[in-house]
Amino acid sequence: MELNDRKIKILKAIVSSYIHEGEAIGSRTISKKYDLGISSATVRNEMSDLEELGFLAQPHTSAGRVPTDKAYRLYVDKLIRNNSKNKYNAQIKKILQEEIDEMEKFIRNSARILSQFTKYTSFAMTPQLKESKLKRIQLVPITENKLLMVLVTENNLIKNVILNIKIPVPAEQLNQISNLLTEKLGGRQLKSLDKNLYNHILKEIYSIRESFDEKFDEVFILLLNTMKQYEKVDVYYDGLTNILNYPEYNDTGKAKELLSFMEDRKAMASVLMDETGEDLAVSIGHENKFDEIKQCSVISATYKLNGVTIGKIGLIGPTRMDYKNVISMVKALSLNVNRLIEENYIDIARSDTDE
Amino acid sequence: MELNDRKIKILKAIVSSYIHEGEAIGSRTISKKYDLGISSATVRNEMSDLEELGFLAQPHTSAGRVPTDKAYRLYVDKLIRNNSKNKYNAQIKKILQEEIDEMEKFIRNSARILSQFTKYTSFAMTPQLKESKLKRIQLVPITENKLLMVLVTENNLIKNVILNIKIPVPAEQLNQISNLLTEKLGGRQLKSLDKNLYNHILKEIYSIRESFDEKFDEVFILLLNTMKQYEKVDVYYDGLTNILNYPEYNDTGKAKELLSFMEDRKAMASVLMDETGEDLAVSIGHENKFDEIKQCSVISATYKLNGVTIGKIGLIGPTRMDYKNVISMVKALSLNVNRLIEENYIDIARSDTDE
DNA sequence: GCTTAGCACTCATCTGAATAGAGTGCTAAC
DNA sequence: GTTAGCACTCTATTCAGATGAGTGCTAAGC
Repeated sequence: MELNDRKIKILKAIVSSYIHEGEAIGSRTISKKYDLGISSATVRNEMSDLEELGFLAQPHTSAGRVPTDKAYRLYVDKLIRNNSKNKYNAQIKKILQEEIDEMEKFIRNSARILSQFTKYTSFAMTPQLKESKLKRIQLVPITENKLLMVLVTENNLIKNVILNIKIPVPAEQLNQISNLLTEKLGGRQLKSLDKNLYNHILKEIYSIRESFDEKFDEVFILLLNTMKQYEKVDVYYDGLTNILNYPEYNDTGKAKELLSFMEDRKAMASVLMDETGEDLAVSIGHENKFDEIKQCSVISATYKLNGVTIGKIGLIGPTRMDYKNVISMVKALSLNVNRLIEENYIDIARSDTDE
Repeated sequence: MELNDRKIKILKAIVSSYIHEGEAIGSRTISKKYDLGISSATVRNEMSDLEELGFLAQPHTSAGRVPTDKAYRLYVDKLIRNNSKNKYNAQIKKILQEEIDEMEKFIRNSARILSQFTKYTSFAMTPQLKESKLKRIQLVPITENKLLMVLVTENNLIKNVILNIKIPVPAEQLNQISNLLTEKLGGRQLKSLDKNLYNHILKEIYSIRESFDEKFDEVFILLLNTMKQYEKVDVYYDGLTNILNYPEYNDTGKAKELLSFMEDRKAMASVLMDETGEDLAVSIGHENKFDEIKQCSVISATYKLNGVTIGKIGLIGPTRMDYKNVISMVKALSLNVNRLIEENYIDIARSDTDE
């Protein structure tokens, strides 16, 4: 059996109707409301075929039909090709610019926009250091035995790491060490700090030993080890309660299942990390990895710096989702986010560091 | 009418039963299950009195009785006086010590413990700078026009603030400014930075102008202004979905109302800030400020440093809450949290700063 | 005077049957 | 290939009646 033009038209009508009404749809409604010029009986025959092909399902015999994940997939694939202009573009841009100084806040602000405009739950995976180049390392004394290491990357990500040290280091020396580490590691990616580079840097430090006390060796090793291992993936949400507005989650049990899943940020991070490298990814229902979200769709877009993906941002909601609106929204947002990152976070000159 | 001993016994039985069963309770049940040696008819008469006194309410004529907020208040006031030992004390201490390095993480970890042990939703108000004394100010270059100001307080709180500056400042000068600010502001509370101190410091900076370029005046003013204004209150939650386990929130509408309220961290912060200075506060139902939580109880404990309250941690749940268990848990936790703060965050010597 | 047995009364909840209505599948005619 | 017609299926709604938990009141008992 072939998926001819008429079948596609009918399927599209069913998907569109179900997305907006939330109720199984019958042949008569299709024939009356959508101007296809065929009777309900004909629609009935076609629907029967579409069910056989796996695009439709019946909750029970007298309940009309409901699209399957396969139908949504077809619908979405046709949508993604469209490059419709989003009417909220100017508004998005304006709100984004209100919080541009620090990238993590900027990304969280983007997530807030997404949930507010779409009425679904939005998420953002925080910017990842691994791919970014270091620009500045600054050590700040906290107590005799505690150090704060502030890492600033070329894309202006800032990370704080607390370190416990056995031997106190005077503040003056900490500045020297900060400068030295900045000099040696500046312009390098954190992930490039492999065994070779690690040994190389240690050797260099030892070779200019005159300026450092020998007892600081421990500190250097600790700093380098920490940097090598340090990488924390985190996921933020906004509009968590939005899902409670959809009839799919009128049942508290279902709502709890999804909300609990999201509260476990590690699981969600793993979902996002698993995805292919596509700039816009749509994962529908059973296509998702975890059972808890096999009745959800996840729309996610990447954000990049210098062509390298450093995080993701997107939406999660029931498979019966307003894909058209949502995809256009995510596209518009990610376009703006990426543009603003390029404009604000590329390090034009490194003249302000003191190597 | 007087609240005699027998009335109190009956009331306690009703509250306790309702807390654990979640259903309105009748005179016969009280007379049978609780060994009071009186018939259901007598209980009935007493219950009628208790209703008149405002301690009990009837959902409808044939439904038994339910405690009012006033009854919970009486029940809780008697409980708070008890100083029962908590059986999880050792376990709490162990888990707390796993994340002791940085105070904000430490506090979030405490909140996690609370929600996991009690099965209610826990919250934590992050440590407040205002009352804390500054120990160290470190400026870190980010771009030509952006500075990172890292504030470290004597209780080892760390805050990052991004500043936009018009004139680039070389890294070497930033270190000098950092040291100068640390010297001038170290040991002072952020809130003490009033107009007098502000002018005094500016004057001192001008008087040693020889070491700074005149063009940095703008930077000093910006730094001082930012510090003066900078204070961000934030509230974290853990176990948000726990409330969905209680029949009170089987209705999605109610669940959404509460969850949405909590998602608005500012409102929750204002609830916690309003409280009296008690170390353990219990706010029951209508005693709460906002309508959205007038069917909830909020149990909160302070955590302090050097006798000064720097934040709060606690639980929120339906007024039908297991107060006995919960209060003992919050007490045990806050005891441990405060002890660990004293042990780990008091700055024994300030020898590591370089004034 | 307090306590208690007894009883009528109230009211939410549960049960089952009847009904309505939405939608399908099949057949026969066009 | 399309469509009108109709029997059939299944869910959702409604309503009456039964159930039972619990109260309030009264009168008798200690």
